[in-house]
Amino acid sequence: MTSFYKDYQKIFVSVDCIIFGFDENKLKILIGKRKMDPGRGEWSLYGGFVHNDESVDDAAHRTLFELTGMRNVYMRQVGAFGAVDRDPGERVVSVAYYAFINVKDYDDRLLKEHGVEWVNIEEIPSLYSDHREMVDKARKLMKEQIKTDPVGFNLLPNLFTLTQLQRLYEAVNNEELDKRNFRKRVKEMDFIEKTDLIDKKSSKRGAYLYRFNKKAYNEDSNFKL
Amino acid sequence: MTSFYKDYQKIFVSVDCIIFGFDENKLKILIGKRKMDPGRGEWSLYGGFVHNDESVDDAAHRTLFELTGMRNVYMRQVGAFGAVDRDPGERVVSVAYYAFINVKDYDDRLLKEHGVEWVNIEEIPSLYSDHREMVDKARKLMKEQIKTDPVGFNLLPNLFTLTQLQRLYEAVNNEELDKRNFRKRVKEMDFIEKTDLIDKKSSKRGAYLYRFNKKAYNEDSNFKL
DNA sequence: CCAAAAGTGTTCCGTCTACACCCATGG
DNA sequence: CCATGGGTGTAGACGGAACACTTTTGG
Repeated sequence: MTSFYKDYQKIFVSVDCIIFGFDENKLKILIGKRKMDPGRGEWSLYGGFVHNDESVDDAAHRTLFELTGMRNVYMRQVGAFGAVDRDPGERVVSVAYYAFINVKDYDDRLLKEHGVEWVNIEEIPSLYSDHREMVDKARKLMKEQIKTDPVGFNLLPNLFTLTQLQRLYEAVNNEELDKRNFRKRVKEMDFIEKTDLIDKKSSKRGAYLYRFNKKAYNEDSNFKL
Repeated sequence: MTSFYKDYQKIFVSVDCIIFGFDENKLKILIGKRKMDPGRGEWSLYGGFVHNDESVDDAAHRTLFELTGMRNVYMRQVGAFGAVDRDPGERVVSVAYYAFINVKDYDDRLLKEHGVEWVNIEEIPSLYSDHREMVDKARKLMKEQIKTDPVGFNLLPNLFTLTQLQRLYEAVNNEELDKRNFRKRVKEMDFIEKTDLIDKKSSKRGAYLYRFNKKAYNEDSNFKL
């Protein structure tokens, strides 16, 4: 191997995932107790090291796949975290990513197998290393992104009611929204399609189910919620 | 040294700087011809490797200091770039940062000494590796940031005219702005203070010089341009 | 029959946009 | 005296926010 940069030092590079989910009208993230030293037993994001033969983005997707068995999950980079002693073991630079998954696609068996839990975004215990910073930055970024980018649908089932969609936005913004104004905005976006299916789980009367039409969105990309 | 992570691979980590400047009513960045292999002679951002005893942020500031001799420059992380073969030499993960400097603080002697040049943001030649991607992402981010964060003043002298400020925003947004509307907005922000000094360089009549009062901003942080 | 969630329009207010003329001065 | 950039206010359009009642049905 040619080494152009032999005078410089190599560093461990890892990825950490802030995995967002939405359940019981609450925004949640998936965290677990760390199973390795240092920091064994502390609450932590799920992460892993970047291998030499994969991009950093790929490492994030692989890590998420190892945990959830899901591929093609929506992920976005939050940033690199590079304080010298951020990891008490050795020098590790970590790149944080957030992911959106539909909680229903992730069964309890997997949760137990990996020793991870959904915790309410407002009730996060103290976390290993700088993971809390990562979560805070991820939350801030996703809050901005979700306003103008139709990525929030990844947190919902394919078919959802307008009330579910509204509750999601309320959880993300941490404030109540006006139902009529919210629905007016939704109605203007033709790529949020009303089906003739009715959900009866959450009310006696039943509510129409909607779906997000990605193809239609690509032709008319103006999203605002 | 204890090695907790010995089963994993270390990787070179570097930083690359997108150094923004504003001169002759144009937004510019500072680039130079690469002086090392691989890629010798290609246009490139200014960068360097992260050392073991400094944070990634510190490495970015040190790199910028080496080039400009300036400390405490405003810098912000753009993100990590981690494709496997992004660097033709070896595996290198690079963290990009953008910086705002006042072109007047950077003299021609230094420019020549380091072989770097200011190039108009709209006329960037093809760049080494994935540097173009970094520039594009930096530009997008700064364009958003500058709307609601008073960081653009770092691109101007301490004392500036309203026309200068407007030209800066026009260059960043790549569109002309209405003078009266622009000045109305400025007038509402008390931390942009009118001095009784007059600049006569750019007009016969002369224009009042303004300054950004950071302390006043901290007490009343609503900025919008 | 009633509790509980679904569904539906209008008015008001504040913000953003468009727009044109006089002023001061150096050369 | 005139060319050049500096400086100023108003009216109309638009988008966001506030707001209350009827419908459906399972238990």
